[in-house]
Amino acid sequence: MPKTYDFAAVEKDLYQWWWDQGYFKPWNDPNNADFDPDHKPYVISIPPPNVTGELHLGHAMFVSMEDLMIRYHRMKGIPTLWVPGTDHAGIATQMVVERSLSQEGISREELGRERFIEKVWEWKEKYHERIIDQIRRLGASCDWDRERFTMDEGLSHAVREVFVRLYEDGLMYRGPRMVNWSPKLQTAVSDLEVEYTDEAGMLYYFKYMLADGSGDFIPVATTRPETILGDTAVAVHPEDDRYQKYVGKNVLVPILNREIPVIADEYVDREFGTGALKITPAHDPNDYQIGEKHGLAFINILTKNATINEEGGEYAGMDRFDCRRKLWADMKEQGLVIEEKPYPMSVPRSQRSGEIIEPMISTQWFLKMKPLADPALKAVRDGTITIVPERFTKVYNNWLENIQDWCVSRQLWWGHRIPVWYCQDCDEIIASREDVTSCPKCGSSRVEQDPDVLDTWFSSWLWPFSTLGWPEQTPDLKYFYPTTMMETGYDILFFWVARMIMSGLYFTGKAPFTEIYLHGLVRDEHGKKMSKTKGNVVDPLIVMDELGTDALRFTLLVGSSAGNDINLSVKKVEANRNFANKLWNAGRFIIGAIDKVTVIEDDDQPTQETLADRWIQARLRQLVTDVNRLFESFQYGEAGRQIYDFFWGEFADWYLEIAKIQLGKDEKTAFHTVQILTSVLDTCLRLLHPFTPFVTESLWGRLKAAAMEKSDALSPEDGWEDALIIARWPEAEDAAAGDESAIADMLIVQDVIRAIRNVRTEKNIKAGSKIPATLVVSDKMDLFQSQLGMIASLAFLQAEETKLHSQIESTPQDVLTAAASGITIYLETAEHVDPIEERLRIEKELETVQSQISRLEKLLNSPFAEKAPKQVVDKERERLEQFKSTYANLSGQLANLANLD
RNA sequence: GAGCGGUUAGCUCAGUUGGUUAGAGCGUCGCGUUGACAUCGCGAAGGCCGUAGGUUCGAGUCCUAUACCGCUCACCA
Repeated sequence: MPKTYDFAAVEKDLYQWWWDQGYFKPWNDPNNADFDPDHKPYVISIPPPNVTGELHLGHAMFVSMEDLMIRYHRMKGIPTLWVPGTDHAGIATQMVVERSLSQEGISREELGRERFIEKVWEWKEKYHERIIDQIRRLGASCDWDRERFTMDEGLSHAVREVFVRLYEDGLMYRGPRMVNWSPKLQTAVSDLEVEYTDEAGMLYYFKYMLADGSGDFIPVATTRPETILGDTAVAVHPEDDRYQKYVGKNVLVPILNREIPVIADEYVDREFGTGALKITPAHDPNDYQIGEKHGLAFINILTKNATINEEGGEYAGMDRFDCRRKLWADMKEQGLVIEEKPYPMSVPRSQRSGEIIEPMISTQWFLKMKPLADPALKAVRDGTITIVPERFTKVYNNWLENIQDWCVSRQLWWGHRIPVWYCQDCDEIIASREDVTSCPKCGSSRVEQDPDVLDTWFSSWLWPFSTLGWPEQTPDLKYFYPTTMMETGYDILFFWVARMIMSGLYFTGKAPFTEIYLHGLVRDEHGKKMSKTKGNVVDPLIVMDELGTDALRFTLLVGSSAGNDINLSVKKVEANRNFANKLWNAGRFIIGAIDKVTVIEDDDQPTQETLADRWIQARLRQLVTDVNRLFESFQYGEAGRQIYDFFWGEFADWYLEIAKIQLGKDEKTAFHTVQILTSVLDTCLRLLHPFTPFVTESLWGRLKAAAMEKSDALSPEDGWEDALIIARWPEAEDAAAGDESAIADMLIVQDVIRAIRNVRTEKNIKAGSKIPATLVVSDKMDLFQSQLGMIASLAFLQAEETKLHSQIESTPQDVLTAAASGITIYLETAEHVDPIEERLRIEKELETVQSQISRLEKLLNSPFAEKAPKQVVDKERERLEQFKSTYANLSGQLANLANLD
């Protein structure tokens, strides 16, 4: 075995081996002859990554998390399925391909729709394999035979089915509405795809001149002067004394001199700005509503790329922002400008391209959401679906309660083409599952399919069931649906999770999953969002190359808790690489011990377990119980930390060191020690496998081989399974089986050993020099008699020269004194002990002991003694006794030193 | 404007049935290397757990208020 864990040498082969052995596939498969429908499966659908994307830490996070969940349930013996796949990501993918083409000087328009889509498919083929390989590198135990892509034939079929059904049910409608328009991408986007950023803007105050030539004007303010061109009214509050007299009159649109009415509406806030509001129904969502209410004209002033159209008169053809400046300058010239003030505003920007979104009226397909949202609200409210952490339930409810209709059409080429045909002769609109070649109403063959495609999320919202074959009632769908767990980032709770619930309930009548676990965002080591411009991006591929997959996984899993962001630094990953190495070396030691030990078959004498044996096994049982409890409450990070702490801090630091002593004793003790080493390591590897699958599988295989070669007596209760990935998960045993006294005794012993080491370090006594000691152990004589050898070895004492006393009358001369857990320790050094120095040390020690005594006496004299549970009070009483006896011994020693003077 | 989260050691964070001496990793300081591991070991220093109240025998943990930081949603021109 190599001296350090060589992850690069094992990861790839192990992954392939797992797959070849079929471990990633559910052992109970509805497509197989021996299928048993009575086993309830555990199912996760992967959040499909963008097919042309590159692996980032967000992917690493969810893959680690979901793989942990899957491996855990698989080890519990549950038929487990993790369905992988990728998303076509309409806008993102189209942008990437367009950018690449533009480098060759080709635009998508030049190429034409057909050719362009071919190009995108070429990209898809090329990059799909890359992202999938990267996900495999993380150890993802997905069933790759069931991999899906949102534009697969089957999933496309599902999309059409859904669209048509919604159309038939009257939920899908088409019409001109106010949408968020992206002038750069030249498509509508949904509300969720708009991000508002706080930016410094200007508030422009100007005059709306009365049309009657009176010279009166209404002062109005706007942040977007160019929209003046589309104004069709000025609104004032009906009770505003300043402007009441103008209501019903007309005013003149600056420069254009179009007459528009002054209207009264309670929507206007008299306190804000000038108290008068210009109304641009075609370019502002609020104005849109007012426009509808008052029957105002809707004047669209923008083209698709946000230049001013012919409605803008002399400004036609100008860019929206150029127009803003020019128009304002012209107004200034005409004396219509009052003032301009800096004004902080939140600017809507495209999530994808970053440019400013224009609210515009456009004919699009919309989905009525209210009827879908209500059942989705109910499903969470009645507990059919639970969200972890629970607080996101509120966020979920809030969004669904205020849901807006979903604009699902996109003016793109890459995606699912809208399955609607328009008859050019009779204007019939045909939504169809099959391609339409002639109008069913008039028989005309002049039918044209809607040129637009559907929002990407319109396919991914079907993911949990479309990937299992829906709308066909496939065996997979029947058995694996509804799925179990939806694990993803909280940032797509609305985008994806809520929509999946809505579609699942509507189309299958069942919630698509019963549990939602939301993880946080991965940030840099100081909590800053990672971005290329900041240069703080950590590339998971490089991290895996340098430190190993397990180290990265363990860092992400242990560093995170549900719903909270995680700050990741390479230092943390390094620390966990070290942990993997620690595992490896502990394993190496144990395997070596197995090889060397002499097998002692069952004889009649029952094995006498040492304190350490009992202690480590009791602690392991506690650990298993805790880990199970934590797993069941989704506290994976805490579970991982506890295993880490146990393995390193107790098993490796203490038991392994003690085992070295026990291995040197009689053959029977040695063999039993090897049995315990083997079994504790085996259990730890099982517990850790969901976190760090590679190092644990690799090590476990070697452990198993060594143990099997040596003796059946080293096997786990149910024997060695074929692989760790499918090995039995350690279930919590009866709590009554705990050996509490072994744990308590071991604590005392450890405390004493630490106290001795402490003094030795303080006095710079080299580890090599073994020294005699005297221990005053009060009622712990049996314990210390039995553990003296171990203590001497770990604290570098001369065992044969070390004396134990229950009480002591005359303290030894020329010694160093220490105390721990009520035990007083006298160390005899080779050198002369300076009594002055020693007195100071003891006085200091006495001081802390005295403060503890005071604290405990006060506590035990308080209502605590009556009101707290007996067990808790007794524990404190015992402590007080310990401190008291320590105090007595130390002050005796102090008096002794004083006598020397 | 509404909602949510955070505030614990120099840094990054654990601490989920409240139990009386608050933990880890990294960093710092000291000592240590003939076989599990220097990707290591043994020790040390370092915190009035944001602030103010409350509940309780007991609060980092529960409640109320408040400050600061962050996030989400909705947005008044």
